[in-house]
Amino acid sequence: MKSVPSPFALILHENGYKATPSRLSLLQILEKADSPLSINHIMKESNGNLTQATLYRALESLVDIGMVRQIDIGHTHAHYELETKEKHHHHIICKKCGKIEDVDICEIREIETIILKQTKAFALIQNHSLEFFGICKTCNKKDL
Amino acid sequence: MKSVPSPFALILHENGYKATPSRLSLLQILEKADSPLSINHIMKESNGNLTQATLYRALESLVDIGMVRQIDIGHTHAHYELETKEKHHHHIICKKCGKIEDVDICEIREIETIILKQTKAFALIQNHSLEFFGICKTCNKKDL
DNA sequence: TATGAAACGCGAAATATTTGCATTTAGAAA
DNA sequence: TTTCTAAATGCAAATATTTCGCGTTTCATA
Repeated sequence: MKSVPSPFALILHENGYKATPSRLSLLQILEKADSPLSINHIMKESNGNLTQATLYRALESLVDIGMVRQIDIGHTHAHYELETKEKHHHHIICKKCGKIEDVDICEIREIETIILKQTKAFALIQNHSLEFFGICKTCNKKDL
Repeated sequence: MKSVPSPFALILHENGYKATPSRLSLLQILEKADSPLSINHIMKESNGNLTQATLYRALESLVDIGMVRQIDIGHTHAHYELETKEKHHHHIICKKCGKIEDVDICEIREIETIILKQTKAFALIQNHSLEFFGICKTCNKKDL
């Protein structure tokens, strides 16, 4: 019984990686998520399909080929999100409750051009991180 | 022998924190640095003036009052930099060799205004992170 | 110069990430 | 299809990073 390779599998192959159950399962989990996930969260979500070491290694390869984006939202551990070229976005994180909202604006590509014109040391820019930290309205009210 | 309180000490006092040797020493180390420093780097630099736990706690308070900025340059540990209001800047990091250069452009404040107009959930933005990842010219040449 | 809250030092605990190695497996080649 | 091998996995242990408890010290105020 042969099945059509998923879009994910195709991209993996194009980049010289095998489309293993671990990677596909990880990608599905990230696909369903509506915010960046932590290692712990992914582990729980995976229902035993993923080992810790495997997960870290899978993430490493996926980040490497740009399918997944590693995000620092101010904790001591990383979060991960599917990188969908179509809707590149960033985040705003509430410092009190951790609430995360997507930020769809991104004028950064233009800034990258300027940076490359100005820098003497850098040849190219591959990606960037941009997160905003503030207070959400709910927490702001509680504070008064 | 009484000495004039340093500018650092003043700011600490204004924010309700004591100007302890640990904090001042940490601030001096960051002041001298020309790029964000890791915990290890600061520890070495401190010549035994700082304990690990103290360093983490000192950083926490300084980040809290905005004197120090915590930066994620893609490692599994944080880096820290003095936050000088005058020359707010970001970084570009080489993915191969780790070289770091300052990026002085920052149009982000304008974007923050737009975000706050658009968001329903957030009340205010306190700060943001923005780092660029790419390849420096030296590494780019080696690759060919 | 006495006092109390804040900060420190120490060491150990808690978290987070990486690694070595024996075993399994995806996918190319036969 | 079956065979083959580099790549990927699982396990368990090693590292690395960050936090915490608690007794002691110190800053800054009065």
